Amino acid sequence: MPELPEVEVTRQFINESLSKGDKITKVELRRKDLRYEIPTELKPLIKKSKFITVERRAKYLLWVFDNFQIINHLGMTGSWKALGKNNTLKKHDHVIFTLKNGDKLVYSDPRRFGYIDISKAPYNETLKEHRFLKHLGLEPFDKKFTGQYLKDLSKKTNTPVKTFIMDQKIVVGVGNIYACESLFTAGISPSKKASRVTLEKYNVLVKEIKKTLKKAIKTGGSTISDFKTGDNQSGYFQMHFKVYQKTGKPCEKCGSLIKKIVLGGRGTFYCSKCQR
DNA sequence: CGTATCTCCTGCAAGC
DNA sequence: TGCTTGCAGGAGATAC
Repeated sequence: MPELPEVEVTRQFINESLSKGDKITKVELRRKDLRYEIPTELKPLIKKSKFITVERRAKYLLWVFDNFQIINHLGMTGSWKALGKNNTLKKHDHVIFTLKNGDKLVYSDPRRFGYIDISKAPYNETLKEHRFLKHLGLEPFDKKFTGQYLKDLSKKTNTPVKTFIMDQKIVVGVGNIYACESLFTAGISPSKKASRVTLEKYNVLVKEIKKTLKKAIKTGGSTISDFKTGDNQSGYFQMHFKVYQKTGKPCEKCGSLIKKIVLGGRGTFYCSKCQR
């Protein structure tokens, strides 16, 4: 389940595989849709464009070419991997980019919750105007993402703090895993009303979100189900999970058992003693 | 308007 | 052993 760290690791991998000015010599679509239809213009646009770089906004990969961009969300199970010349394609390999040296970059997505869209607007305009990007909140590493920012926005809402920090209109990139983990290290109960969390606690939470995400990026992301970094290395942040999917296991701080509840339809893991 | 629920999809694990 | 069932969840769409 790609959250910000997994998307960031993927971004770095793609940028290591492609250089500025490169052409993608061949595009193969093995199906015409993922979550949405893949624009038919994708192929001709790639053919006549040069790759510049891949950026990340929230959980989106933005493939920047000299005259358009690809907006690419990995959904739940999407991933990009390198395919050597002799490897065969697998069942859920849907999109294949062939590079000039013959290597292939393959988009694989068993559940097809991911999507690929294109934008021909200038890059900055795409960020501001594209229907998937325009409503996005602050990047967690933005200097403006502070405890005060969360405190101010939380005054208007009735939702639990966990649902609040997973709301992409507030802060982006924090999905279920990193919300659970950050709330644990910040010592905040996931079900506490966002409006009742103090400024002091929000200051701690912001620090913990940044720390958790940074650590996860460093360790290659979390390998749950089949997320792998592009060169087929498993991330190993899952080794560092303190509460996520630890139901019934002892809390590493206090020894009481980790509980699971459902918030906003999502499995939520926490220590009822350490998180208040 | 905010908030909750439904929905897409497949693989896997649990339970009978 | 082999079936059914339920769960995993990002986030847009829909309903209230």
